[in-house]
Amino acid sequence: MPLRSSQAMSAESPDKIHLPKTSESAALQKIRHTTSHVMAMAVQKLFPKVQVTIGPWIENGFYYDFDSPEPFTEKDLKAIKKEMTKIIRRQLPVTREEVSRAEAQQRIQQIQEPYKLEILGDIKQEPITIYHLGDQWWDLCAGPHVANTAELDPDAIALESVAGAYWRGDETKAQLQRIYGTAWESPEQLAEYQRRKAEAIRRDHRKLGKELGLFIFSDLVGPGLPLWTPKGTIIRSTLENFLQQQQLKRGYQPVVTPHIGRVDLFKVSGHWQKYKDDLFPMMAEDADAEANEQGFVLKAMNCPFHIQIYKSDLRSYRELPMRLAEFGTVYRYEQSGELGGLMRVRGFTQDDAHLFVTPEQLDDEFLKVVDLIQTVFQALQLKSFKARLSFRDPNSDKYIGGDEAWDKAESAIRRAVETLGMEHFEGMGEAAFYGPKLDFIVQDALDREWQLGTVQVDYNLPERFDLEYVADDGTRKRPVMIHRAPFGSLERLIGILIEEYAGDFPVWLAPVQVRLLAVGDEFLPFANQVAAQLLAIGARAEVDRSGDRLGKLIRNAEKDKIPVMAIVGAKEVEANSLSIRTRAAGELGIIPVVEVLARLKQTNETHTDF
RNA sequence: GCCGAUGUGGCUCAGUGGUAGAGCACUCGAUUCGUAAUCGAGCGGUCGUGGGUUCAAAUCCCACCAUCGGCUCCA
Repeated sequence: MPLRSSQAMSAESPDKIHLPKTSESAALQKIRHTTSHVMAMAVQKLFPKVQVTIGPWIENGFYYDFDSPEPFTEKDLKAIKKEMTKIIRRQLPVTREEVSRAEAQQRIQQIQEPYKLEILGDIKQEPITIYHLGDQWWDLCAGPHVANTAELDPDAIALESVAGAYWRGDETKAQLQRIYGTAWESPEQLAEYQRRKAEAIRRDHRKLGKELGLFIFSDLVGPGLPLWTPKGTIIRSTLENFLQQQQLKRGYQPVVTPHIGRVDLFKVSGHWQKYKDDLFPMMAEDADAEANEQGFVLKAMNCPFHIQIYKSDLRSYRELPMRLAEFGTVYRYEQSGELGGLMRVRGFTQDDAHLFVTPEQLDDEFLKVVDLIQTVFQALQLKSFKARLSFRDPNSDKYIGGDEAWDKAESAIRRAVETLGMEHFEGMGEAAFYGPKLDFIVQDALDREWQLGTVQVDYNLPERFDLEYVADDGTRKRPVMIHRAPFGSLERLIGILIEEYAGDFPVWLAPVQVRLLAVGDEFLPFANQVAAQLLAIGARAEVDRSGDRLGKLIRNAEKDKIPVMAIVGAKEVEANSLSIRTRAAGELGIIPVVEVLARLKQTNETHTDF
């Protein structure tokens, strides 16, 4: 049997079918809204003891939260889907009814649905709208809905998963059973959605990271603690070197600080009071120390350490801005259920820096940081990010510092995005406890959002640590701090990049840039010699010594996503040249070794294509 | 942390109460080969860990660990 053609292996069917998000399509909003009601009706038919709560549409489908004495299983989903199909086939009219609050209350009491009563309490306006499916099931709902269940296509609906979810998103409240589903206008759309989902799973950094040998996890080391293999480490250090260069150009000064520090340090910063439970447990020398909270903890952030360096001398306004930068590895005891691949880990390295500036320098310095982040994102070809202004929730007491400091910090961030004309949205309650942030958010392959870069304006830690500088008039003044991390964490960034590139790293970041493939073993000495030349100019090259036939060597190099393959045989040896085949462009023909060396050097220096 | 699912050689997976399987990888042998898999043989698993039920457990039960999907959290 012939193997699948290369075309079949690399073919991507063009995205002919447009799949709108729910928020972009009024039709889908109705379909998904009604489908969630149909699902709730089906669930209550099959499980009469189940109580319904809420069931909104979401961007790719819908869900409904149920209070059920028994958790649902995959098997239940099949039965529920079957029942939904029956309901749809009955062609039930979906009718809207407006009732008074008292009437709604009475009807809810009739069917004994306490959650609905709570929901009713939250609805401010009157009349209350109710949507009926036929005459057997209804729910409080703002709508809109399709007019008849016949408008739904059972073959365009799929129930996807079951999950626990807290009532009102509050972990102190009851845990409900959530069923996620998706619904489309046509079976073709559903099929396309499922195809894309399968495609997304193929890009998952956990899968690709394993296949490409970039990082591992070990049960013996512990959950959320990635170990970087030689290949993954090349990516990491290439990214670090790239950023380090950018930062040196911009006047940053590298520093190095310890991985642990006294609890007292974090008491001054306020982190201990705030995040005690999210740190790895304190190391105390004896029971006495333990009882008095005297001990050391693994650092979960670098700022207090950098602050100590700032404070180690009396600073003049002439020294500011002072930009202390460190690839600082921090440890956070994240909840076990939160861990996932490289996106959320317990030990990670921040590309951290703390800028100590005069109040007058703040705006300018903030803009410079944003410029750096944009430069970095551009070099990495990260195009689809969102900028979030993360401000404090005025109704929460989880922040330190006075209103004046917060207002000043928030307005500094506002001024910056306005100056830049940057598209952004506001995230209420997303601020750090010491100050507001400008965050850069990206999506992973499975549409989950993650924060990468961040810039934070902080008037509070300078206060808590009593930071000063001598101003030009000889008086002592308080500096402002900017906390910033363009990558956020190396781990998360690399996770995102793996998915963004689907494992096809640009040549300057690829762990192996060139693999030399010998047509026969007798050409291996030449391949070795060329590899040595490549290594000498800082390119990353290796020789495939497996002795397999060329077809197999190419296949393996493709599977390993090696960007440049250099084939050597008699012709090449004779002309001191290489047959170049790239993953991106296929066969490029025979190129002299000196030219290949020059091109790779260029690629590594300028981060452009080979 | 909570709800649910999953855990079989390095990798991907089959095996539902009766002595552990396949492909790839790896090793060895043959082949000396020009742009996506040469042929053959061999090595390799106390079936996540620990208990229990049973004449007998990868398979059933319990606990723990890890992973996955959500929820909550995220300096």
